[in-house]
Amino acid sequence: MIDLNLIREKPELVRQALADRQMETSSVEQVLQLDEQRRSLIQEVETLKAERNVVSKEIGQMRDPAARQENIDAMRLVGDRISALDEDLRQVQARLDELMANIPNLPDARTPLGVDENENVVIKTVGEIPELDFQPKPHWELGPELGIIDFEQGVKITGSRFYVLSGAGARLQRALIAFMLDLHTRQGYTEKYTPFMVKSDTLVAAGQLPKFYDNLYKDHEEDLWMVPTAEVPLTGLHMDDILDEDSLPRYYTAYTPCFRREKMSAGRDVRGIKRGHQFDKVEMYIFCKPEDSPAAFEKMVADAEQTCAELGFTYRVLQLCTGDLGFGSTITYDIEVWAPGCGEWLEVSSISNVTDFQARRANAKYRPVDGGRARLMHTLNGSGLGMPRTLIAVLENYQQPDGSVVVPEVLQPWMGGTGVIS
RNA sequence: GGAGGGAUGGCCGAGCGGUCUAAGGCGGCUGUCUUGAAAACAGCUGUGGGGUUACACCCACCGGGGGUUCGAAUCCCUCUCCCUCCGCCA
Repeated sequence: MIDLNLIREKPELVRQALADRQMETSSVEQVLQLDEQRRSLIQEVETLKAERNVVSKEIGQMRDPAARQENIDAMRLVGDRISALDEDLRQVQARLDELMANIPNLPDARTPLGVDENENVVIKTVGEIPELDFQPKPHWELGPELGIIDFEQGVKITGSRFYVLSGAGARLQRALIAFMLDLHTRQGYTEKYTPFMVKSDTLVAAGQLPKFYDNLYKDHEEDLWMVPTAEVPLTGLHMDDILDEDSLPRYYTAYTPCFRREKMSAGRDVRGIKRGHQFDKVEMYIFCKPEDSPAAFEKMVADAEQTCAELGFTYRVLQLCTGDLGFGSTITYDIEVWAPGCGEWLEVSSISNVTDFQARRANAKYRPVDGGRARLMHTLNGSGLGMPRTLIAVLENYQQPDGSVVVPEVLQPWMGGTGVIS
């Protein structure tokens, strides 16, 4: 959520941001109108409440029964009026909240203008697209041939787009998770193990509800939702907190599965493990002071890049344009790794500075050392990295002409001597 | 799942229809005193909203939500969480 005062004071700025994101701008006018209505209602109802408070206090001390009754009758009418106004106010507030919940964050000045993902900008490419002297196989061939990915069993027990990892395949994914958590720990992040289910308040705080209701899995009887990303529980860690300034920044990393109920288009990404309703991810997350978030963003990008580099991947860094930018983000870099088997760049990470957008919703603040008012923190999130695609990249990049896979050096400590999958 | 007990300001803890404008204590901040510190004494102390150039001032908040009442921390309903015991269980 953005600051309502910003819309009040600089509506043209917000209108421009919406236009840059290829969105309707009419909500700005509606917000302004509702806000005015809201404030006029507040003034009216609070004047009445002040009156009732004063008179009620007097009633308590009155001795004359007639005068007392007269005041009670008068206040009963005032009370009825207050109830009616409170109800009006509730409705106006609800409409305002809904509008505000659907206004995205303002893009950073460095985010390039663009209509859609075709106008994202490649910042840099690291490594070369390898020239192989044999025909590389896609992972959906490699995996079953090596007996480490079983698509039939996934479909059998759960359904379309689910798979089972087996033996060295399962172990390889576990190795990747452990490697990433250990690397991020060295980079200064504190590892967190969080619940994989959260209550709706947490999803609201993280900005997933109400907007992404359709993409979430939910318990039918209780207020428990499967996390769509570790970003959700990590944001929730400090909702309604006021942290000490000198305890910032806080760097967190967490492994969680991610559950997403998105509608998959039938013909797209159907092969392999690239896209599914369940996937694993190691996430990085930072809470920091507003003035520190640009530097924190650079750090997080560098940390994700290092993860790719240590795995020996050829990767490129893209900057998302305004038309492709996520709802809460001001600036986002995606990292894509080259997968020679399927012959495409795979998005394995997305790093965003959401400034105070999530913090405002989550009510996540810090107390300055000078003891002044609590201020909203800034938050940043980034994948480090997304699992199935990283697994794809390992299999496809490290495959040998004979169909075996040589596991990268950095992962071997977790592979139990299995340096080669064959 | 069953029975009982709880939830009050940064923390402890009183209050159980009307000066609650939430006692008292601890902690914190400021000041007086002091060469300095401690002690003592005095004052201050949260969040959100409205309002103001800025103040003043006003409203709301005693776990969440709803209700009764002229008036609710206090009474009623409901939910959540914590504690004790029983049952079940990896």
